[in-house]
Amino acid sequence: MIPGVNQATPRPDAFSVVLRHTGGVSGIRWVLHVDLDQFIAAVEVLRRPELAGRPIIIGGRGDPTERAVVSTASYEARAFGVGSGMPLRIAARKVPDAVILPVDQDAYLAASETVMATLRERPGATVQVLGWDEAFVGVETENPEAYARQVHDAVLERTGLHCSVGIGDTLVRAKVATGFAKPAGVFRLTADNWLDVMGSCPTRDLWGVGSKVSGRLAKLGINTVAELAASDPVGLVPEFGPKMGPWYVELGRGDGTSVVDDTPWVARGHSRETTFQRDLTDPAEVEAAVRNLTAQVLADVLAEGRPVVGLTLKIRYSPFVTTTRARKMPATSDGSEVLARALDLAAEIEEGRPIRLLGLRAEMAMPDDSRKGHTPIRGGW
DNA sequence: TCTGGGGTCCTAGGACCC
DNA sequence: TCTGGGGTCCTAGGACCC
Repeated sequence: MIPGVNQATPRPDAFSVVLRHTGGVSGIRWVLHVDLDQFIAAVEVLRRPELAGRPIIIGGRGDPTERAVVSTASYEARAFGVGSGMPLRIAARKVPDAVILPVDQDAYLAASETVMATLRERPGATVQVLGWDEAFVGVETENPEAYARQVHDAVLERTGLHCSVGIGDTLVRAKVATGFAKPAGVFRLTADNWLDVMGSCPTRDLWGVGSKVSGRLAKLGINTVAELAASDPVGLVPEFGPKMGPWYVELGRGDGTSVVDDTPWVARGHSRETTFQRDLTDPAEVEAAVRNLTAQVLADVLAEGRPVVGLTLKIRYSPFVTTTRARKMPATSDGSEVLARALDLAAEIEEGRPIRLLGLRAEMAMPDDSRKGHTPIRGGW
């Protein structure tokens, strides 16, 4: 979806190196997290200035009668309770006079590339891109707030877009700090004020803790960030496993790596997913859809010049349930087996059960599974 | 007849992020 | 109210091997 951009999610392996840069002669090493404000909506306003100040909702093909969800809403629309992930139909009902626009990935990618180029031009900056609209910037400076404001001003001058900047002594603290910086501001979170600021917040506010994990933590009597930070890492192993248990305690403390890694991102795999405007129940329709998706994702994978080593079919039923079917491919596969295997998997779908959405994922072999900063694919995939 | 321990690989499923 | 499409990584459990 976003070529060359790491769709990052915090995970133990990515953060397991605990390093604290203690600084050189010219200053202390800081992590800045730069996050564009209402990025997609702001890009749309740039090319249609007359929309400024109006409630804007971007999602799907811009048609609120179709099955689709909100990608981004402007602050004016958010005031009505509209947010990302909400069905477009519902969002349109909440804001009757909203401007509803289709997603234009090419435009957002182009804006994103200009933003990232601007960040890389900042003196001394190491840039780790996290998505279309955010990046970590590592820098050595005595005045991180001044540097952050220079970043904001440079991005604004070059692109017309505002950003917020979180400052931290770890990646996690910088990322969380940005939430307090919005809009268009700067906020610093370090080991010194982390618990003062975050201690009483629910664990759900942490980057990497969602509704499921916060619920399981609550069952263990852990409701706040301070309680998580004070927990025994080993004590969470029975509930969350040997990696995730200790990792959640580290998150609660805001600890982890301070190293901003600008290693170019290499995709582990590719997938295609599509939403049907009406439920499919006919096996022939399912087969046609599988053939279609397979052709698309295969083209993506083979364009990388690497072999297909795995195939996953995601099936979403109505009411909303997701199941997966997976097959390993020979390491030498050039993709010729993919369609046959995808159809095998599709045949396992219970006939007559309505299918709401359908996705295909193809995994690729890694050229070098010891690449710096990245985790080898598990289980030989 | 009853019964190891350790390791890897694979599948299925889950959780989270942008 | 009814849920996108692109990603990453972890875990449990069974199969299999020595």
